Amino acid sequence: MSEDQDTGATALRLRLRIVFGEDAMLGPGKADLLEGIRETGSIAAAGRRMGMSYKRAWSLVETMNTAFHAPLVASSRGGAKGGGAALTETGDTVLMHYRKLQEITAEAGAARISALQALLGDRFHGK
Amino acid sequence: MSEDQDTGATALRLRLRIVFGEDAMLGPGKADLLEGIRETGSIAAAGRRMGMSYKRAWSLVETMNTAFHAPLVASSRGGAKGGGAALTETGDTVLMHYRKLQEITAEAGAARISALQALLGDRFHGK
DNA sequence: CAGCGATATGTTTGTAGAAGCATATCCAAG
DNA sequence: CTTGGATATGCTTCTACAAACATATCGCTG
Repeated sequence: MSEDQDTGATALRLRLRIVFGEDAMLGPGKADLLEGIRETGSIAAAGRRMGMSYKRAWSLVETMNTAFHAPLVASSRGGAKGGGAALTETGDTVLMHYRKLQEITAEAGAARISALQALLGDRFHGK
Repeated sequence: MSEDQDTGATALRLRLRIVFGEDAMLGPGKADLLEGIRETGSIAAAGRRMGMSYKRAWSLVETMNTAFHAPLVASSRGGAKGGGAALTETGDTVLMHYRKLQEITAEAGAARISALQALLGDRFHGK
């Protein structure tokens, strides 16, 4: 109910993950989390929205913050509304690049993707 | 020896996974396995080479074989050398498309990737 | 200055999936 | 008709990782 992205043409999604180092990487999960933080202004709220615990959301944020040369998320405790979080300029830039990368690769690989789709079993066409 | 993609400029790898359906997908692992089977002529040997149990290798193959409308790997038991496995034409095609997709996306996204790399922490540059 | 709401972390509990072990099956060759 | 090497598959044991639970801290506000 909450995920009908079927554009009518492509049932295959291309999920890309940028790997830098042994266990450091940026994938769809972290990207969505960043976006959630930007929209909700809170790590907790963004996490809830994605159905993950605050702890997990926070640990992802921490990983990202230390992986880049500057934090992607700036957070504050206390205050009027208890606290909050927002994307830094770096965070905004990183997210933007990731989204653009998605667009670009999806477009550049469209031909190959539909070629692969033609080889898929029937249950992946009508689905 | 068989995979020096380091062009001297990009330390970031782009790992792409094609998702079709709830839990069906094709990523780097399965692609490498296919390639291993093609080169060794054996599921077991290909698995060993990647440091995975035969069981795991076989289950990945089974998943792929059922996901597409035709098997990607043809296997035979018994015989002179005990048995063996080889890529079908479909398997060959799928692998080829995946590899090409890697090339294409890497090329198309090169600019974004290096932009992201510039934002990474120091320990990911010298690595 | 007490209370609220969110960040920040440690500790424990649960569980899905991998790893490991064990076997059965197949067929050409010798 | 036994042996050998590889496929095929069930069952049990581990374990890494997520989830859940529990606090501590912070600082504006009323």
